Amino acid sequence: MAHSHKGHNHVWADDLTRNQELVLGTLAHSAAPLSAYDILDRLRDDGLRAPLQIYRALEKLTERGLAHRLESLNAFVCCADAHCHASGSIAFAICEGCGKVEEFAQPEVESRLKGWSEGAGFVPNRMTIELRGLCRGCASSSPA
Amino acid sequence: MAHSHKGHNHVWADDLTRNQELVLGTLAHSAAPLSAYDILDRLRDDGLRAPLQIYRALEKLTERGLAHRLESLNAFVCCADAHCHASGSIAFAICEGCGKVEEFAQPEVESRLKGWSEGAGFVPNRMTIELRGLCRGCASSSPA
DNA sequence: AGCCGATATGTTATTTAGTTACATGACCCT
DNA sequence: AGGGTCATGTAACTAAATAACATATCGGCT
Repeated sequence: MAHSHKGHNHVWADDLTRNQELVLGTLAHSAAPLSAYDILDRLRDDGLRAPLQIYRALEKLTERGLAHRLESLNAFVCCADAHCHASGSIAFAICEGCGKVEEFAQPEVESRLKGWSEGAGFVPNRMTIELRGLCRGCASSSPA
Repeated sequence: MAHSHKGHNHVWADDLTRNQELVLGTLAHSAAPLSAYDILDRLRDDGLRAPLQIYRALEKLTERGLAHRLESLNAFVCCADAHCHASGSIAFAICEGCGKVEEFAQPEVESRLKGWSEGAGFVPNRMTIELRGLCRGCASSSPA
């Protein structure tokens, strides 16, 4: 019965396993990032019981760029931009008020960092760029 | 007997508490980043017993820019550059081979990200920039 | 000196995050 | 049928971070 998701209608890659699809679906329906345990809690009714099941799915999903890990939050988001697999690195703006995350590409930033790397003899294979702060809405409502 | 470090000879700020000084000293003597628990292990002989003691010291140290947290590693480093408190944000290049971390400023990158923020109405208060990869030495020895 | 508020400490227990180890099942290929 | 590979399931565990509560210490004030 495995791989029984043949009949589904999602836009994502079509060769996800059941667990991967469940995890990605959960992320997709959430406005804010979710920790692995958050995800697990929401998938108990679907038969998932152990953290490892979530982590394994997340590993595959992030490898493929369908989900991203927010390092400063120990949490995950669904990739917002279908094209982000093509573009290189991505930056995130994380609102500490409402929890929402915006994903944006900054090619200039990326090339600057690559430039520094070349000069330093550093061979990068992953870059993390995360801004913490307040989104427009939260900044205007809590002036501080 | 508290604050008995008056007679010490460190260059750091001179108003650190005993625990803060112990933690910062531990970080300063380590070539690679240390997790809070790593630090704790190295300070048992000095009487520290609980994680919270370490986390509390780290909080103050990072607030003051004397130490930095590496989000993608859940670990901490001593600030390498005495001037980094003056400059704004800092970027890190983390070698996945030997574990060493290089700290570097990239004003251009910072201003680009600030530029994006303005356009998006996002008010940043912290930025995390971390590269993972191989340093010059490790890249040349493990060609892969 | 004595009091007081703010800050630093110490200790225990608990929550949250992530991994190791091992057994099972499905799929594909020959 | 046999064997390789990959996804799954489960339990036990290590690692990271915080909550709650009690005690001390410092700085200033009168």
